[in-house]
Amino acid sequence: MFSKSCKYAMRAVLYLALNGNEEKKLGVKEIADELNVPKHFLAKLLQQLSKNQLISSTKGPSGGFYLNDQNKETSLRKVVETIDGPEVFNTCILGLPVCSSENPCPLHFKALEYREGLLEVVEGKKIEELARRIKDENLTI
Amino acid sequence: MFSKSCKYAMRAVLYLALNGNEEKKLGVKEIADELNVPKHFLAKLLQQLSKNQLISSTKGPSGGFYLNDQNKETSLRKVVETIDGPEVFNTCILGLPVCSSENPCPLHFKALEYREGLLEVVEGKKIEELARRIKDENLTI
DNA sequence: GTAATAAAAGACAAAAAGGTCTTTTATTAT
DNA sequence: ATAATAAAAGACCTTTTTGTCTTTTATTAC
Ligand code: FES
Ligand code: FES
Repeated sequence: MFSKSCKYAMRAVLYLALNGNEEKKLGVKEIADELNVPKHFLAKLLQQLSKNQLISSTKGPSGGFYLNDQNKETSLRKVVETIDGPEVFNTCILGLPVCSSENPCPLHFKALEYREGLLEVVEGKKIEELARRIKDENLTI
Repeated sequence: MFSKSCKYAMRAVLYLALNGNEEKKLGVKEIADELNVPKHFLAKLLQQLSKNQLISSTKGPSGGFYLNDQNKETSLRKVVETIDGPEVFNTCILGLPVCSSENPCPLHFKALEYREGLLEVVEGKKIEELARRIKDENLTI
């Protein structure tokens, strides 16, 4: 479904929400180690998210990545859209050049429904709320 | 969602259902040209499907690919599973090494629902039925 | 202002996916 | 039998994705 990059990015954002805050910024090393993800590769993803203001960062000693209040309000959907591009949610499931109800493929209408489901998966909750649930229900990231 | 290979394969199977039959076998060239898909690349996909008995083929003059009665009964799900592997339907959406309700990721339960939706998209109808709908409703493949 | 720190940036390398071309094998029509 | 045909098989190339390593830039603590 989503690219590996995208999955790494989503998990990293959740890790930030769970383990860091404006006072306790986290370095790439920690995040990468904890999530078992290639460090330098993750670094680039975080830079990309940072550039797109989905996460925040500061350089230098005691610097690192963190989520500011605005960042916590975003959904994983935005993460997906920044890393994999917004088209992941509206390309034809059969690979036709355009997906439209005017010129639909045989799976189009069913696919629309399923897409709703997928959107809800990544858009249903804010990062903040997800983090709370992860804590409360002891989930894995 | 699905790989390019997989999309090519699904469309090719539908094309076979629509335009060919045991008496009128179709060559790779025709299919590739009509679907705008790289010919030799498609050839390999068709071979793979053939080997897995999702489609049928014969060599030599007036040979080609076609669907026998059994083939028409299958669903696109089998095509997907042959080309992309069965795991596309049960890997963790966050990329965790295992997806299970015992050790779920934060998106797991929502993801299960969406997966149902996806399965229905590719499993809801037999090839045969899909072909009929494509004809009746003048859909694009 | 200097040294240490950590992100940003960029150059490369490896692996996987996607794509092309050629040779071999089976089939069939003559 | 022979020639023509079309799938099967396999060698090879290209692009994209994933991953590594090094250098630069900004920040902060001293
Ligand atoms: S046209 Fe294929 S999913 Fe919309
Ligand atoms: S554990 Fe992540 S989707 Fe099941």
